[in-house]
Amino acid sequence: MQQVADRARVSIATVSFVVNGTKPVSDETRDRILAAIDELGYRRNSAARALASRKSRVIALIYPLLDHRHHHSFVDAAATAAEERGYNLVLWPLHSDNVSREITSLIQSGSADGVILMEVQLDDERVDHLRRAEAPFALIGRTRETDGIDCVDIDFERSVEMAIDDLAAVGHRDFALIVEDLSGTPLAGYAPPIRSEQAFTEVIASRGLNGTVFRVTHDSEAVLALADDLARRAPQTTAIISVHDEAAFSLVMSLPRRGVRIPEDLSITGVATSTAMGDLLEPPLTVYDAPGSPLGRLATEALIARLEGSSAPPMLQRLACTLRPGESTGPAPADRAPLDRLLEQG
Amino acid sequence: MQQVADRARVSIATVSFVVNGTKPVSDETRDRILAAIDELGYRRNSAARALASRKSRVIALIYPLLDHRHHHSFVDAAATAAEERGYNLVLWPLHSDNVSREITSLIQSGSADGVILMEVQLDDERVDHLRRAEAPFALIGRTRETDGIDCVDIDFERSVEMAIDDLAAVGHRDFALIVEDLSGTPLAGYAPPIRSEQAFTEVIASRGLNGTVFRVTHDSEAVLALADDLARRAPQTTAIISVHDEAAFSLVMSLPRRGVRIPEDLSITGVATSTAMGDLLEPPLTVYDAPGSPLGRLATEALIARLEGSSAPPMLQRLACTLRPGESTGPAPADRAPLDRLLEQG
DNA sequence: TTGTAGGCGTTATCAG
DNA sequence: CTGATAACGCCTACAA
Repeated sequence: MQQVADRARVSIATVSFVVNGTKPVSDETRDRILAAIDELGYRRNSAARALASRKSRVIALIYPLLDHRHHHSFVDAAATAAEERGYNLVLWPLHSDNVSREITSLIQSGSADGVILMEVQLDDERVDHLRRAEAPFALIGRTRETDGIDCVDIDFERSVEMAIDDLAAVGHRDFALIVEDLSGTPLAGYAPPIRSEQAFTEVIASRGLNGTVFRVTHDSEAVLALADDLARRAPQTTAIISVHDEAAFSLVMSLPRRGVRIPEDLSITGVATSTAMGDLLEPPLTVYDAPGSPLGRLATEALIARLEGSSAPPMLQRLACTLRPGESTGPAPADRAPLDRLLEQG
Repeated sequence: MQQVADRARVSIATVSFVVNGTKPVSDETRDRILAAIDELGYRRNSAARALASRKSRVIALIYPLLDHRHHHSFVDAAATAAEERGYNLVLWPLHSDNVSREITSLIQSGSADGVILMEVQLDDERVDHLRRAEAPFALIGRTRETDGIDCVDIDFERSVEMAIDDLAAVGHRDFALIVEDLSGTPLAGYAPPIRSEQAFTEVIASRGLNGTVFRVTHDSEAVLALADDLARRAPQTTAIISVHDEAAFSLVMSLPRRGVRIPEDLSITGVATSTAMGDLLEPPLTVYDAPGSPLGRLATEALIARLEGSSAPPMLQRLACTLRPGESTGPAPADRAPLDRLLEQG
């Protein structure tokens, strides 16, 4: 930096001013400095910068991701958004034993200025620790209470509502919702299945429709057993809304082989699903896609704004999923209990 | 740190020695210092540390990941391995316009001590830039020439060989290989399809078997057309080896509906595939799983060793995929041209 | 608009 | 084994 200053015949401070845009500098000196920087290939040292400014310009994304489904779009968008604003995103593996210690030291050591948390549970101890450590943070997802916290979340309520209304509009009246059963797993308080279920129940009631909820674990056995469950517990169902990737997938694949045509006999919509494989199904799955990268970007931008002193009121942004039409949905069938066929087969 | 020193009645230097294990310190002073650290809740400041030691203890993982398939296991393992050794992993979005500049500044600014590169292409400009910038780096994957570079890679040769031999052992003699056609994409020189194809050709020849290669693009149209292609160009095929997730998936799903039973008429094996959905297929897909997290971990550890002064010869580790048996493979059928049926239909 | 100079919190060298 | 102390490279009042 001194070399740059010498070459441009200014002081080291002035170099700093133009490099950071901290203070106004006359055009001609700026040009001289920029030229010198260029000729010397100078890059400011980030450790020194961090030390002097007390800012690491690093955002930590808490790891591990227990649920690996569509999270790389969050991560991706977060990293990009951070980079655009001169920040770096570091992956911060957090082992469950001493969450509190690790979070405290993350902030106190100055390794990161702020934290992004995803896979937030309704009651999440990590949030408490972050608060206590006075660490700036933003959530992708949200806790039960969000007072004073910046959050972005999928609007499950709206997404489920749209899915239901779309199907109701073409005559369906008997719905089933499939959500993941996370009880007993580390993700037990994970909000998506819970909020989806609530939304489903409410919308069904308010529309005067019929609905049954199925909670299905992640393992393939449970998923494969689902079709029979449906037939037993809700054979009149003509429209299925699935917030469970594997389940939607498995149903579209297996039901036609067992005589239940999709969508002639039964309609299926995925909600907040990873869409990747849906196109290869026959028929292609109708899906409400999760707004993964907007969520990652918004959370990052909100956090950075906060880091840079914004005193705006806490953000609570909720983004609905967007429809990607497939061919797994259609008008309600005349046959009012298509799933009965599964039972007849035995 | 000064406070810790005062409280333990030692100099600041001694505190540094115990915190870093840099120099021997008598047990009793060490204990006093540790106690003081604990009582004061002291954490060493990472920026100051980085500045004084000229080491950021940061590893940059180059972004973007163009191919999002099974990379989170790499990333995951890399982040964890780094953390275990006191390093942080930052995601470094790299835009294609000025790769050289960005890599240079990444290193020269001291934001990272080393770099991990994945999705390496046979001739990869990023590698050249890293070399020129004298940045320590390690590859997941490898370039055509790997002189002096630490690499870990999937052993495609061995994996394909195993897949072929397993099937040959149960009577198959007519093989097809399905790889992704990446020409015209940013991943054009991506090694996996290329190496797989080479390996396939060689093994087929050396075993005196018959084999046909199919290069299929990523889009669902191409994938859906594949079955007919197979029937046209290689109707005698009884065993398919697919290094193309969607293709394997699609075939297992669609062929049975068109009268080609799996595995009675035709066997299918996925190689280096993401296994997630394979279990939900009917039949479940037989797969050689990519060793994602060992690769991420090994690369990270090799890089860190290098950063810490190891002068071991460059590592070139190759890990074969491991078999996860499914039910999509079986003995060769008596019918020697099962795919003919597709043509008869169409 | 530009310059001066005192930190920022550690590490590392060199004595003792 | 322990203590002083000079960097490390930059930021930022404060002065000019």
